[in-house]
Amino acid sequence: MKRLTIKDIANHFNVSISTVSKALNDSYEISVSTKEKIQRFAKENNYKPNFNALSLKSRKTKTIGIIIPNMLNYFFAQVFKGVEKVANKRGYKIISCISNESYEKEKETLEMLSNGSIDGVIVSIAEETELQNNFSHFENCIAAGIPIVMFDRVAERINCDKVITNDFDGAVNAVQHLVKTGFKNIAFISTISNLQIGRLRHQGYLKGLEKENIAIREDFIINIKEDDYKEYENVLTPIFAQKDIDAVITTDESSAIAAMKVAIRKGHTVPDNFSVIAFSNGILARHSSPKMTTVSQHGEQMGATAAEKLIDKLENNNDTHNETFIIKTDIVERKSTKSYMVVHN
Amino acid sequence: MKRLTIKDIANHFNVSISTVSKALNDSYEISVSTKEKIQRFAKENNYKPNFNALSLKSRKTKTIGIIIPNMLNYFFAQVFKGVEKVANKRGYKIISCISNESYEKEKETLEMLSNGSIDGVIVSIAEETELQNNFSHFENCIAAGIPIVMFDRVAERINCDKVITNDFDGAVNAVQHLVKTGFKNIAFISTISNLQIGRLRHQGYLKGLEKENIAIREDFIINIKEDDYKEYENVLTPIFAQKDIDAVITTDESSAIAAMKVAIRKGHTVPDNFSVIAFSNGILARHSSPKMTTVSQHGEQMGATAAEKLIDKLENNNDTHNETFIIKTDIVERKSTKSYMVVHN
DNA sequence: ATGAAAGCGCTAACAT
DNA sequence: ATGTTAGCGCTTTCAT
Repeated sequence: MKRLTIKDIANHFNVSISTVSKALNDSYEISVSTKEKIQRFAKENNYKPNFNALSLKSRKTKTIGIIIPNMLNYFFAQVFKGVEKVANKRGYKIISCISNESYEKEKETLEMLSNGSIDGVIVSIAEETELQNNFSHFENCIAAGIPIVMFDRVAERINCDKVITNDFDGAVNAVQHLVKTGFKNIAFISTISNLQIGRLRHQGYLKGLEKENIAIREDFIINIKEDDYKEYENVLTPIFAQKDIDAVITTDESSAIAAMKVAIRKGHTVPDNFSVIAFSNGILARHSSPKMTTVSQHGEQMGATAAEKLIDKLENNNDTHNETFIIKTDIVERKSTKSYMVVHN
Repeated sequence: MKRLTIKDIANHFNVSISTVSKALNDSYEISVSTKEKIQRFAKENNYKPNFNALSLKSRKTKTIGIIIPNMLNYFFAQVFKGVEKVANKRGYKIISCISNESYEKEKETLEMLSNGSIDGVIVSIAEETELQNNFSHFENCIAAGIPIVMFDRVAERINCDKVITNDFDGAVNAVQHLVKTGFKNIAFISTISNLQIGRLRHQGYLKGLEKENIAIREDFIINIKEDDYKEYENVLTPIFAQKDIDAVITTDESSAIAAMKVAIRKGHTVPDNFSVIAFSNGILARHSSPKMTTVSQHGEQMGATAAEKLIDKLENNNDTHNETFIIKTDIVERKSTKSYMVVHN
């Protein structure tokens, strides 16, 4: 039951532990014959150097932390996948934590991890933290020598690497796509108006309208609380009944589905006289009827980039330079919008 | 930048490191006054005992591993959430790995983790592993003193704690629900016929028919390869065209959605003359039109149970008894089936 | 080519 | 009440 150690191996061959250590590390100091027999024995007996002893000595754990606001969100799951892939490739383990959008949990997690458990951390800021605008726990972490890479939901004023989406441009493009396919009464439905990324998408929406010379209608900007997602349809129904909306851009999938249902129930045909584009690249988009056109965020690539950048920094101590990487969104055309092709015909 | 250690504190107060250690652990051996000043100093300077030193000494890491076949699967994400919640509550960290359904990856992960990184591991077996029927890596792990808890996809012959769903009964109930609401030509669509849980659901389906005195029709049993999920509709269309199927039970959400679409396209009205029940509790079920009735698996509860059981075992070394916990499924009635109520009226 | 010894940060048995 | 020491498993410098 007790795990094999170099001490055991040393005893077995009547050599010193340092000989064993060197032999296992293939040192030139050790004769080929002893290296061979020791390595073979180690292999046969499934020797594995103790992780904690190694980490204690080297002050490196080869593990990174990741703090995610909500694991049931497909986007975050994708990011996680990207991080895992890169971390695995480069020999790192991942300790993962869910903040549940809570400031306290996020803070406690960071403190728990900054005791030598991890070398660095990847984080997307909890909603509560963003609202409270209190980022000192991140500053402490960085000051303690644990590098941070933030993704998607980042804190402007924290000096660290960041991986973000071009939310603003994504919204501009979405508006222009809709206008080019014949829609002008475009509503903007946001479930994240309290988050920075929500504000950016909102601004992009406004900019898109401006570019297309469409007057802004304040009553076309619809903010919904995120947690009454079961209520989206109920919220939207009266609004759609009263207004001559013929297209929507939403900040998430659920509200896009709700909007589509309500529009269809009202008698619209999607995409012929009602179009919808949703931010996100989740599964819902691929399963709705009709399938949904999205502003896709490339979550996996964001995760991979964050991990690459973090590990680069961990393995290159003199790298003190911080960058912000912008992962471009793409409009993935499905069936909830008309395509340019059709229009050009 | 360098982290504060008890040695530093000892130097600062001109006492020995053991005094500091005892003071920080509130030992009765140390005078109240020195305890106070040392504890205050530690707190003010944000002292944190080094994780690796602690683990090396105690041979406990207070971290558990979790190996999941696919993080983009909502069910597994739910399980993860349950594990995280319990682990966090009981002071454990989680190292999470994705096997991507690969035997090699699963095996390597297990080996990587069994070097003292973790105290125990929670795992749902990769598809490839189940097909190869090769579980020696789990046996090695257990033999090395690292307890395993398996969930959902478990290996019968491995002697460890298990947390499973009553797949068989779930399918029986689904059949009976359909029959009671007036459907007799019930097809069974499986995307996981190669997995044990798939076989159990299949058998439950057969048993349900038997109980209801409905003849089995082999051509109503439809097995689809999981990875051509984009093709589900294409696969199903000709089948539905030829046969007088009026209800389906599916092993997953995606194929249920496809079945519903194909049925509707064929002219059926769901649920009036065509019903569907899907295994799973994902987001798709809540967003489809009509919303889908499911055999819900309670992923979060499964994760929580697995974590509780594993940690119980870790903290109670003489607990050598292994159990299998069955988490019951529930039929969650939504709009793709008629309800008993309607029938009884 | 091999070994002795120190040290990573901590705990705990054993002095004093 | 405080200190000394050994040891957790390993690497590495410095003998030999």
